[in-house]
Amino acid sequence: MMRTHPAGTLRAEHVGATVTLAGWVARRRDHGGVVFIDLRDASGVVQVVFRAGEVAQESHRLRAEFCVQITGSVEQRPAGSENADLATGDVEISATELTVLSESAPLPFPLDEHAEVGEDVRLRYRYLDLRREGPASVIRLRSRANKIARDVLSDRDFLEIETPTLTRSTPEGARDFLVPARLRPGSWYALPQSPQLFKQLLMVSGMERYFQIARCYRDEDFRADRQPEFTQLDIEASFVDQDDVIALGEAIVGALWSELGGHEIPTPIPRISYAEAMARYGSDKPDLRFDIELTELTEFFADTTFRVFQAPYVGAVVMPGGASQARRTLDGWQEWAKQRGAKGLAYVLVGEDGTLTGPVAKNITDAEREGLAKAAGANPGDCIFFGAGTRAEGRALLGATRGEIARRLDLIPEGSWSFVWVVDAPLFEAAGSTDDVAVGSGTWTAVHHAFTSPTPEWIDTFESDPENALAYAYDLVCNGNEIGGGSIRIHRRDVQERVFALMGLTPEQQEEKFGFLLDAFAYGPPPHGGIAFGWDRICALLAGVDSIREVIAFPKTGGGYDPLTAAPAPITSLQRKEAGVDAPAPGSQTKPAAPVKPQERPVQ
RNA sequence: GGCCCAGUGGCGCAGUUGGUUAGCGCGUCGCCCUGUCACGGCGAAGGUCGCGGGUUCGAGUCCCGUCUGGGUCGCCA
Repeated sequence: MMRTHPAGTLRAEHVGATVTLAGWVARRRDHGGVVFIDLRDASGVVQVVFRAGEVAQESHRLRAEFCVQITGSVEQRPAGSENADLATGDVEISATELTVLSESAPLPFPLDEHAEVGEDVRLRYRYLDLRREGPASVIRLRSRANKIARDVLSDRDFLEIETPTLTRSTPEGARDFLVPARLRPGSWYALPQSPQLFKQLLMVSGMERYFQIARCYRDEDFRADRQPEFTQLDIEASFVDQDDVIALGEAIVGALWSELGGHEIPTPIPRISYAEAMARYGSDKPDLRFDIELTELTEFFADTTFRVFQAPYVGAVVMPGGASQARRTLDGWQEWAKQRGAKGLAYVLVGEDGTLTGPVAKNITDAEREGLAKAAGANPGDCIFFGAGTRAEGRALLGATRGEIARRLDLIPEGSWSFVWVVDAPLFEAAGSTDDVAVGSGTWTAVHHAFTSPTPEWIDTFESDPENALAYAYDLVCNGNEIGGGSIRIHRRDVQERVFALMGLTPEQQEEKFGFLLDAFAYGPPPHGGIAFGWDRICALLAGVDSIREVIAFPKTGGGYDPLTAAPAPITSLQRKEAGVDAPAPGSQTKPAAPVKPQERPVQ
């Protein structure tokens, strides 16, 4: 046995005991005649004191992060030298034996709670970074989050099932990571963007309730909250409707925030329709921690002479007290808007006497000036910002402005939480507006993914009005972050084929890409639906960190690069040849062996 | 792919209008210290300023290019 106690658990009640500890030298204070060591292991820190004899002599060579084993007696600290900041601060270990288990080279950066260290160095030596209390506690929190989710789900008879990571492409709109298949030169696996199709197949298989803490892969550019590989808490259940899945989601999120966030989420979590979220907040993931809303002024400016406002959509958002902003600050808003790709950010200042000033005020009619403050909901002293253009552009700009106003005015209370379900999203969007690499080549593409069911009222008619057809889908939004999203799925083969067809997939393409799913739907598929939570983001929110890199043990940096292992790395020409990277695609029949068709089922 | 910011000893930063030996804190190394807890004292080593090119009598400081990192838009649940 290498140790008798975890270092951080020693208390006054242990005084008199002889203990053996193992851990790292977190800090040493060498006074010549007496040497103090803060000994750290996973449980915490305890002070070790070396006072006399050979052990004391030996202790002088200890340095930061030496890995040591120490035997000694637990003693009450001398009166007046207790350390109230330390859980173990009433006691200390008087060392009688010291074994250096391994030495440490001088550190590349200080493992000091107080030290600011650049992220690139931390990640290059992530194994050292994680010896620090802060970064380590985040990883520990994530483990607890995993357990909480598993407990909630297994209490409800969900099965944890692993699905393949070497698979066919399961298109969700992102680029796939590809892996060459040595045994089938010219053929490639795709790493899953999500376990979507497999979990649906598990529903066909009668598992009824599935979950998985699933690694997913998407080959897209980076953000603070995006990594090329990331984790979803992926859930699917049979014989459920939207309310069932939402209730389950609330149980999970409620347990997480209650146990890890110190916050009881009021349930039911409010729901808002996608259309309402866009109209009132200019976002499909509105941050409801502050109550600024957009107002639409398209009607108000219907006959305007001001060119900029002769647009399909004109909206406004009010910045309380914003009229007193300096000209330079207002110019700063223009820059801010331009960086977001807008042409600018029109504004009007409402004077204390109600007079409107600012460049836009001169360009609108007397009548418009008269009614504007009221129409926009502005009071004297406020600043009205405008967004004009297409409905989508205008609202996107104003939605972002709304958030920026809240940040600048510090309207978001520290430690506050807002949760909301966004429901009734459109099923399709015009494909032309995006450069989608996803499914099909039609005019329409799925907003969520191709397996999302239309709402019951649209299921027979979505082709007649794709733009307005609603998806049987729900997104959970926390503080302006989408933390989960799901839907009731299509389980009828005919409906799935109609959706594929609307997205421009020919029957041949459907068969080639999704034949296995359509085949499965031939055998009594149950109605089913589910949800996936962005696990990295949820953990980051609970941990109070800005980047999901913090909640990942070994994250990648910008270009998909792992600063620790230096992956990705070149391969040898032999590896290249063996892997079949350059092999030509085999004949057109790349489809996996199809199951026997119903009508061909052999008679036994 | 676009835009913005950053890149100075191991770490974090400073470096004025371009001007003699590039500073500071922490760390490291050596010596000293029996009660500290982000111990303390004395001393020392360590950088040519991401890389390449240019302007200039002279560049960390200006210009161009490039690489890396961070943020953001595009893209992406």
